Amino acid sequence: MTEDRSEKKLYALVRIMDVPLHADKPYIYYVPAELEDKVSVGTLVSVPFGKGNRKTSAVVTDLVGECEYPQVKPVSEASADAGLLDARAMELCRFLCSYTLCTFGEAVRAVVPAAAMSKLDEYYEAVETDKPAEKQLSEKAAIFYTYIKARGSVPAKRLSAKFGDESAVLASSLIKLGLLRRGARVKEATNNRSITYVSIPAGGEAAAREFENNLRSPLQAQILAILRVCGRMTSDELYGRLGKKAAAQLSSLEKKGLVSLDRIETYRNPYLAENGAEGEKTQENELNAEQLKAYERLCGLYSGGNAAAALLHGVTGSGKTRVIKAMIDRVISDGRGVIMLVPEISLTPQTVSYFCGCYGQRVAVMHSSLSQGERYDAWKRIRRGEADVVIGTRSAIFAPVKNLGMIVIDEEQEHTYKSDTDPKYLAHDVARFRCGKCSAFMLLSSATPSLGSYRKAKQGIYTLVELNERYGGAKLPEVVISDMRSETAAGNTAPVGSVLAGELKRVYSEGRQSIIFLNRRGYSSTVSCRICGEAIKCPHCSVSLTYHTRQPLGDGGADAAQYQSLRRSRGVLACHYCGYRTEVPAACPSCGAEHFKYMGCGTQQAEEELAKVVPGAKILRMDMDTTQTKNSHGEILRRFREREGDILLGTQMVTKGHDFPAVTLVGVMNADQSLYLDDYRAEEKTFSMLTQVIGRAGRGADAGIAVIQTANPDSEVIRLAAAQDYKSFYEKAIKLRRALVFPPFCDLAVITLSGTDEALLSSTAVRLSERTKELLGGEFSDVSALLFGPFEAPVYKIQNTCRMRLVIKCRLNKRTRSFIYNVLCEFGKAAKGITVSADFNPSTL
DNA sequence: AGCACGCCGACT
DNA sequence: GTCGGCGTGCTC
Repeated sequence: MTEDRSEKKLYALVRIMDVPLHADKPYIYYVPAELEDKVSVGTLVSVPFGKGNRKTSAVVTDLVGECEYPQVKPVSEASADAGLLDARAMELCRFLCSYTLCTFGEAVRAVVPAAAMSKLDEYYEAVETDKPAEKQLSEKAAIFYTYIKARGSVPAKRLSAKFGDESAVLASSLIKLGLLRRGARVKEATNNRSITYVSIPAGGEAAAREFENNLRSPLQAQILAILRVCGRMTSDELYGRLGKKAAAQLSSLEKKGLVSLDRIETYRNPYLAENGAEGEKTQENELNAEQLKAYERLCGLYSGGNAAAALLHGVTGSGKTRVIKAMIDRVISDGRGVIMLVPEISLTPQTVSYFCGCYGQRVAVMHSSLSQGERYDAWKRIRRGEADVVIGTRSAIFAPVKNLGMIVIDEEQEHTYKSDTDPKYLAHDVARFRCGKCSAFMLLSSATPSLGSYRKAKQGIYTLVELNERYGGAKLPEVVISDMRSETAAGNTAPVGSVLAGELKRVYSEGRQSIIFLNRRGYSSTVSCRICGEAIKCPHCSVSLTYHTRQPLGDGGADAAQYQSLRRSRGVLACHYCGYRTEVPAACPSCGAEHFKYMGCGTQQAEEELAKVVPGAKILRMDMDTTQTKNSHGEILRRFREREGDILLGTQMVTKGHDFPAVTLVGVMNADQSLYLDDYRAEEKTFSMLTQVIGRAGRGADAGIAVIQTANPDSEVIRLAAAQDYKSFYEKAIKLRRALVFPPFCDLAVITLSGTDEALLSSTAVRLSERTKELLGGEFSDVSALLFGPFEAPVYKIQNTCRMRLVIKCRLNKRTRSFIYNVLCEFGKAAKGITVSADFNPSTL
């Protein structure tokens, strides 16, 4: 053989980060000799892509020695962080792609923190030339060219800031003339440890409102609208809602003095700093007999050495957390790592600080409101093996834990474990996959398991382990169902009924605390015209606006005219979907009448009502409006724990695993509200919520009582929740699901089409439905599926984007996924201005 | 997202 | 007979 080894070329198979689904496949590039030692499997590279050789980020998935493709191009650059994705991460990405039908790039972004990904900096540079091409340039192009030539090379970002939208067009025409060259540098991942808070400066209200009304830049107006509803928030939260394009608008608003930005340096691990001191309460860890038995069974399963799964079903207050803690101790004593998922960090501060206290430096906390830098730090600590206990929300399921031994999913029925942005995964599925790969143990835990998980347990797919007693001798609370219809019949229309009022007074006089749950924020949920009955709706979304007060209404005005004017002057109408806010109109937009009816009691109104019922009691309200700033959740809970409040009133946030020994009364206002949601899981959700909130009462030495206000006292769901009888509820609910063929007896694949052009949207939806039928009759005739729709999504319009849906009832497997994949690809490229996406078993219908 | 190719209408 | 519109499809 005469062939020199050095002449043998190396080729990289890559996946491009930002391509639509139908173009997401492996592409091959050759690796130039000078990059050979930087490029390995898992490396982030930059490659020329498309006709214009636009530089794009890509991940190397394979290295090969041969290439059939004739026009192969070279890899441009490689990131210094070789092995950004190790073999396991790569495997996870592949799994996510095939399981959720997302692109490889979307999977990579879910698995790797943004800060770990080097970004591509695009720049333009002037080409050395003696051609007199410059002379033929238009005036604009000449200025543009001179600007670049004077500086040698200029980042594309600076050009678009300076020359606006035209810069891209100018640049490409200059490239054609051979005067410019486009390039890209890999900017190495930065470790940004600051977090930016955005707010409207004091006194800036009026200016902001003025500007917003001019609506010159809709995005800027939106930023201001959101800030006015939410107060202070981090820039990341803002980008989460509006997209990163808001960054430029934000700095422009800052220049105008309409918002203020505070950059605050953050700790490397804020949870250690804040909660480390609480470690002292973690001493007594003796398990009682029942807990010990549960622990031993779980241990037996875990130490089998094979992947296994169990469902820990324990009544509220039975000490599931202690059993989990014992299991974690066991797993880490083997030198293996643990991931524990919780529904929402801010709602479960006790759980988080408990585990931080137990394991100190070994814990990494991961959740969505960490700054990019904090998240990156946590990720690095885990990857290096410095942290082997990870506690976090959904996305922590991807934590690069070494030698993974167990994944715990606490409150496993919570809908927060299903992602609703691409990749639309369910944490349980990822957990199962990872446990399978590492022979690890999967532990689901709940007082009210999802029907699907409980069924698997009954079938023996998971091992069912039960805890039936409250520990420490605490009794389940007595539950009173208060019939609001008879209250109304007796002439009492107040939102707080006589039973609940009586108990509140009694508990207050005894110096005990109460928790009141009302799943609706704002003051009144709808404002409708007294004459034509029309409710006032958001102009950008198809939902009614909610009335919020800026200051208490007191008696609300004695006569009708006073009532109307007080409500107008003291409150605003807000959209809970897009943040739109407006004054209460003087007259009904559809009939011109001047009087409105304010209906539905929200937390703001409940706060006033409770103050009337229990004079002197201090009420702490916890809902989206009072918890927008960082740590406000924790702050409210701390104040309640330290007895600075007598009544804790709030939305779902008050139902989660808090443990307040002095609480002896729990009240639920409007328990049926969630029963009539347009969702097949409405009863399951109601049962779970009621059971959890009832469980908050009587956790100390004294017996507790729960009062459930309902207009539907005969509802079996409410009755079973009152009795904390999960098993009966399960039997009843599962029968219904079986009869109607709903999950877990089938899967639901929901295809959503969205766009601003309504006519195009509905015609595309019809075409997609026709095509689906055609495929089911032809190429995919072996797939058994039931097609429903297309119909409008329950909230049809959000921020002027309309959405239509098709629901396909089927059994998810390789074949059905491939069927949906075909549909998605076909319509991904066919319809301009319409986005098509699929969600398997979505958390909300 | 951007660029090329191709098919149709308006023009020399 | 040619130029140029945009609709459609591909990107190694």
